[in-house]
Amino acid sequence: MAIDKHFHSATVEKRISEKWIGQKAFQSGINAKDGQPSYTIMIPPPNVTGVLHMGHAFNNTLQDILIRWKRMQGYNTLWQPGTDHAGIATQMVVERQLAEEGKKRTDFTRDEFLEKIWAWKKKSGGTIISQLQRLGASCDWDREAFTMSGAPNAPKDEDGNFHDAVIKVFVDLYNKGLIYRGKRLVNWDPHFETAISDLEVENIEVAGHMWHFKYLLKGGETYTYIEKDADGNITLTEDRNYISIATTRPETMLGDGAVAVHPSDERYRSLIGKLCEIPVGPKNNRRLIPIITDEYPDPNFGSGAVKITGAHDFNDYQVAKRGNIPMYSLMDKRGVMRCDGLSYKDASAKAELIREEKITWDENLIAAMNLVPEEYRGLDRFKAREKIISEITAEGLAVMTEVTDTDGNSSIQPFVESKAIMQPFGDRSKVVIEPMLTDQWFVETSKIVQPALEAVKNKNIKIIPESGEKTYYHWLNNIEPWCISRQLWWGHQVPVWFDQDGNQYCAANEGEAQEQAGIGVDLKRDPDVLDTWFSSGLWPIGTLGWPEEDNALEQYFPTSTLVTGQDILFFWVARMIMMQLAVRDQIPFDTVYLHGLVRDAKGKKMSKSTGNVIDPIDIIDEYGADALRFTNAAMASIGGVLKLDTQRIAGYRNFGTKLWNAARFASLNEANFGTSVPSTNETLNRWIVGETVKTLNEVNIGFDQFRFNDAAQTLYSFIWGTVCDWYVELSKPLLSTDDLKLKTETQNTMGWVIDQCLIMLHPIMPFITEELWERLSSRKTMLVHCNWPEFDTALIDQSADREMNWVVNLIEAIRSARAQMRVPAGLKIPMIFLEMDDEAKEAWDNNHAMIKKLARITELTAKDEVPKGSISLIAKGAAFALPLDDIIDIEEEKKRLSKSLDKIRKEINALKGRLQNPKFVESAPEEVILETRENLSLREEEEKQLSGAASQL
RNA sequence: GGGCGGUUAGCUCAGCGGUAGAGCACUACGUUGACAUCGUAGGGGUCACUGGUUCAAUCCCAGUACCGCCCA
Repeated sequence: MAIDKHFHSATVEKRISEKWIGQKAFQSGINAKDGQPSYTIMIPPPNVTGVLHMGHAFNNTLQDILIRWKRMQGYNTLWQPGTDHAGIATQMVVERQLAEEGKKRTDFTRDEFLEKIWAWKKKSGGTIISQLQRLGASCDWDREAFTMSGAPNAPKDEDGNFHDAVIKVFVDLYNKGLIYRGKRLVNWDPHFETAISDLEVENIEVAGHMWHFKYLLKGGETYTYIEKDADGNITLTEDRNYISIATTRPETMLGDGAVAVHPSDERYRSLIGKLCEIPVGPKNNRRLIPIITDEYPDPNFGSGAVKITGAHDFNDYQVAKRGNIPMYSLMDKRGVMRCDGLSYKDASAKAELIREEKITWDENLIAAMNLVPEEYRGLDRFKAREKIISEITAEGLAVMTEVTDTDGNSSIQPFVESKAIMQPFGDRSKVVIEPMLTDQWFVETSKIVQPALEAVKNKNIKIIPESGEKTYYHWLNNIEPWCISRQLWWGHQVPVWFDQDGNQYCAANEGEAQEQAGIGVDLKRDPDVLDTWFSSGLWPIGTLGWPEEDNALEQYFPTSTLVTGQDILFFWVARMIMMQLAVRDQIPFDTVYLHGLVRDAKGKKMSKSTGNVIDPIDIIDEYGADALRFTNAAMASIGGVLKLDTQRIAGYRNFGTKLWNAARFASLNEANFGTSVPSTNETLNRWIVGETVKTLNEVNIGFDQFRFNDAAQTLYSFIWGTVCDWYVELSKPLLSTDDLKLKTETQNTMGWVIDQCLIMLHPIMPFITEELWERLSSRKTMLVHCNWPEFDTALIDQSADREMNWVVNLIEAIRSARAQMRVPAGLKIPMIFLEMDDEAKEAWDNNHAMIKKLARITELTAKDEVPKGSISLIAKGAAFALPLDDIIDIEEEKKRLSKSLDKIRKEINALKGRLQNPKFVESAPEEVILETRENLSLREEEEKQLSGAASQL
C-alpha cells in the first residue's frame, strides 16, 4: 500500500478514534488473557463544567499509557471514566446563564433550579469527555460515571446510582458516631453564601495595612512600658494607660473576646488578668475584655499583643477555645455587619455579665448575640473597617508616630504599616473569604485516620515519589475535622431530618426518618448538601456499583494505580483512602503516582491573567495528539518539574514523522510484516533483533516503575538512533543484493523490527502506530489489542553486537576524519589497511558492502606502510589509512592526531594512577579492577597506533 | 516561621559511588531513491559553594548560599 511522505495527524486521529470507540476497543476486560489479574485505574473525575487543560492532558496521558500497556499484556483492564458534579462551579455556571436572562436562582424553587442544572448537564456537561477522547484516552466509555447520578431529581435517562453510595456512607458513618453537626469556624464564601473547603480557597499576597490602636486599661490605670534591645539595654520607657494592639482587620474588633500576650513577654506581665476597653462603639457601653496569656502571640511581631476574635480568625479561634473566650459573630452570610438581635446597649450589657460570669452561657447563646453597634449594622465589612479606623483616629486612640515627608517636614500621624498580607479568596467567587462560625456537618476524621496511616506505613499503598509519603503522614497526623456540608442547592442533600425540638433523624430516605421519629411528628430535612469531595471520596466504589455487590466490584476492586496531582493528595487521595477503609475495610488502590503542575516553558504557572496558558486542544490541532502525549511521557520523570515547551512538542512530532518514513521505507522495500521473530544468519539482522529485545526490556522496566521518561527516551533513541540511523541505512545493500536468501531474511527482519517499534510505542503514541499497523499489512486485530511481546534474552547475540559495534565505530571514524580533512561529502575514496586481526578481518568481510556505502569508500587494499599524505584510522584489532595525497592538509592531520592523543594520554594517566594506588587494588571490587586494567590496555594499544601514525607524518 | 524539594552544557532536563548524558538550540558541510518535520560532522560542563566519609564523590553525610512548592 502506498504511504504518503507525511503523517496527517488531524484526519488520521479522527478516523482511528472513531474506529476504536465504534468497536468498543476499550471495553473493560477486552483482550484479557486467562489467568491474568485485573488492572484498574480510576480516572480522577474532572469537574463536569471543566474543559481540558494541560494538567488533564498530562495526567490522562500517563493513565492511558499504563492501561494500554496492561491491556496489551492481557490483564483484565478497566479504566473508569466520569466526572464529578462540582457543587459551586456548576451552580455558578447555571446561575450565570440565568443572570443573562435577568433572573436569579431564588426566583425558582429548589427543584426547578435543579431541573435547570440537569438540563445544562445534558447539553454541555460532556465537553471534557470528548476532549479526552481526542487525546486518545482509552477509557471504557460505556461506563462513564457521574457523582450525582441516581439523585432523586435526576432525569430518567441518567444512568448510575452514585447517590445510593453517598447516602449509605453518610448514614453508616452517622450511626457510628463519625459524622456530627457542630458550630465551628469554616471558610465562608460571602458571594455564594456557603462554606467552602480549604482547596477552594486561594491564599494570595495582597498589599495590606497593619493598624495600631490603643485599648485603654480599665479605670484609667497606668503602667510603665519598657522596651529593650537584643542585648537587654533599655531603649524606651514610658508610662502608658493602654495596651497597643496591631491588626490588619479592624472591623473584627467589635467581636473581640480578649487581648492575648505571650507568657514570656515581660512588657505586659503586670497587665495579665486586667481588663482593657475595645476602643469602638458608643462611649458609654464599650466592652471590657481581659488580658490573657497564650503561646500564640509572637512577642517580636507588632506590639506583641494580639486581639482575640474567635469567630473571625482561625488562629484566634484556637486561642479562644483554649482560653474559653466567647466568640462573637459580627457578620451575616453576605459579609455584612449583623442587623439581628438585641440593641447594642442590651447586647453589650449581656456580654459584660458573661465576662463577669454572672450568667452561664453556651455557644448558641453567644451566637445569638449581636455586638455590632447600631450605626454599623448593615454596613459591608470593608465599609465598617473604614468607619472604625476613622472613628478611632478621631478619638485619638490610634497609636501615633512621627512621619517625615519627602520635603523633610515631620509630623505626627497614625501608625499604619503598609505590608503584604496573605488574604484568602474564593477560587470561584474571587471575593475575600470570611472565617465564620456556623453550624456545619463534620466527619470526625481523627477516628478514621489510623487505618489510612497504617496502609501507607506498611506499604499496602505505595506513594510515588516517596517524598509524598512524608507529606501524607504530616497531614494525617495533624488532621482536622472535615467540614462536609455546603449551603448550596446542587449536591447530595444531607440525609438528616429535624423535628421541631431540633432532634436529628438520619436515614436513607424520608420514610425511614419518619419511622424513627414516630408517626405524626413534623419533620424538616436539612437543606444543606454534601461537599463534592465527600462524593469523590467514594469514587472507587461508587463507580463500581457499590452498595450493590456486583461483578464489577468483585473484579476490579481494590483498584491498581491512581495517577493524580500532588495538590490533591489531602483533599482527595487521603480522604479516599480513609473512606474506603472506613466503609469497606479495604484499600482503594495499591499505588499512587503523584505529579506536579504543568507549567510553561519558563516554569511559570499557566494562568489566564499571565496569558501563558497553552490549550492542549490547540496543541493537538497543530502537532497531533501523539506528539503531545510523547512530550508528556518524556517530561514525566519521578518527582520532576513539568515545563511544557512547544519546541519540544514539535521535536516529538518530527519523531513521529521519522518513524512514519522508516515504515514507508520498509514498505517500499517489501518488508514482511506481521511475522514472529525471524530466524537470522546475517550479523546485521541478528544484531537488530538483539537490540529490539534489549529495548523491550528497558521499556517494560520504565513503565513498570512509572519512569515514563525513561521508556520514552529508550524508544526515541532506539527508533531514531538505532533503527533509522543504523539499521535502515546498513540494510540498504542487503535489500538490493542478488542473494535472494539474504534479501528475504532482511525483509523479514525489517518488517518484524518495524512491527515491534509500533507495538512498543503504541502506549505512548497510539494514533500513528495504529495507523501504520493498519496500512503496512492486513492484521488479525487492531494494534490496540495486539499482544505485548515477550522475548527470550537468548536472542541477544554478543558476537553480533561486537561486530556491529566495530562496523559502526569504523564508519564513524572514517566519516569524522573525512569531515575534518574537508574531503568533499560526495567524493568516493579508496582505503588501505596495514593490519587486521582475524576478528577484524571477519567483521570487514561480513560487512564491507555497508561500510563502503555509508563511508563512501571505493575499495580496500593491503599496504605495509602508510603512504605519504594519508589519514590514519584505528579500529579494534586493525589499522587503516585513507590516502588523500591531493587533498590532505598535513597540519590539519597533525592537529587531529595530537588532539586524539592528548585525550587518550589523559585517560591512560588517570587509569594508571588508580591502578598504582595500592589501596585501590586492595579495596576495590575485583571486577572494577579488571575493568580498569582492560580499559588501560585498550587505551595503550590505541595510543601506540596513533603515535605511530603521527610519527610517520 | 514550619515542612518538602531543587541547583549538572546556551535552554529544558535525565543520571548517580568507578571514563559526565539526552533533546532542543548553535556551527560547518550536504538534496546520497524512506525522511529537509532530514542527513553527516563538530563546539560546548570546576555537575552551586565549603567541609566530611571512601581506594574512589556529580552521586553518600553535614553546613552555607540561592531558587521553587505546600502549610501558617
